[in-house]
Amino acid sequence: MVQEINLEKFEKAAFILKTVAHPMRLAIVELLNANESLSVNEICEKLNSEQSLVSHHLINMKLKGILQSSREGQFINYSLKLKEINNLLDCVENCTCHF
Amino acid sequence: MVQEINLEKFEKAAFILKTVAHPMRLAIVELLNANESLSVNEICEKLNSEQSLVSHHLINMKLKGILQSSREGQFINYSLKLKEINNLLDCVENCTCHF
DNA sequence: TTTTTATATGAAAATATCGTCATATATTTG
DNA sequence: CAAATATATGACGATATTTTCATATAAAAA
Repeated sequence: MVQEINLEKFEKAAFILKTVAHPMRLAIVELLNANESLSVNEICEKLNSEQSLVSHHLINMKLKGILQSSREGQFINYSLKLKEINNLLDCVENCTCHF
Repeated sequence: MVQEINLEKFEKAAFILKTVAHPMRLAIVELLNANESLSVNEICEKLNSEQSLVSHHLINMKLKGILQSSREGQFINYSLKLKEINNLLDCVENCTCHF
């Protein structure tokens, strides 16, 4: 009799991981870890990337509960909402250095 | 003068995360964390999934350095190669419980 | 109020991932 | 050797993700 595993248990975790598992999105998380809050353009400049692409990623992560945003005049400032996501980065770094 | 961030730095991390960011692959990692080593069929049974699909995922993770395998007669036993990957699971769990 | 700046949005193309199926290979057993 | 069991493989369709481009919206400045 085999002890079965319920895949559903892992769907939420995979969801979070998938959201973050992208170079630009990881970079954004790291930026927002170091900076408390940044406007879209500041992020674009630091990442040296197109505004539209950055926006898509920001909105994606916001939608999924990882970031939050607030308007300040013409600017929209993004910040980390799910702070725990940082531990994740450390873990990954820990993993990757064994490659 | 903006301090730029190099996306390449994050490609390796995203690579690892992407590999693991899937319900079945997460489940496999957890199984192999609890079990030291399992044959393909054992994994299939525990996950209640098709052999072919499980094999694809196993080989994928092996290719990317997360798992390793060794033949023992007719069986092929898979085990965790990148043990640090477990911390990742804990981190994610920590993240997901804030949802 | 026109122009400029900052950001979002939506469609479409390019690309990648996932699951399935049929089949191949390797090992063991009869 | 033939059959059975365990695993891998490759192609294909379905689906999802990523990027780009053109454009919309909203606030600020001229």
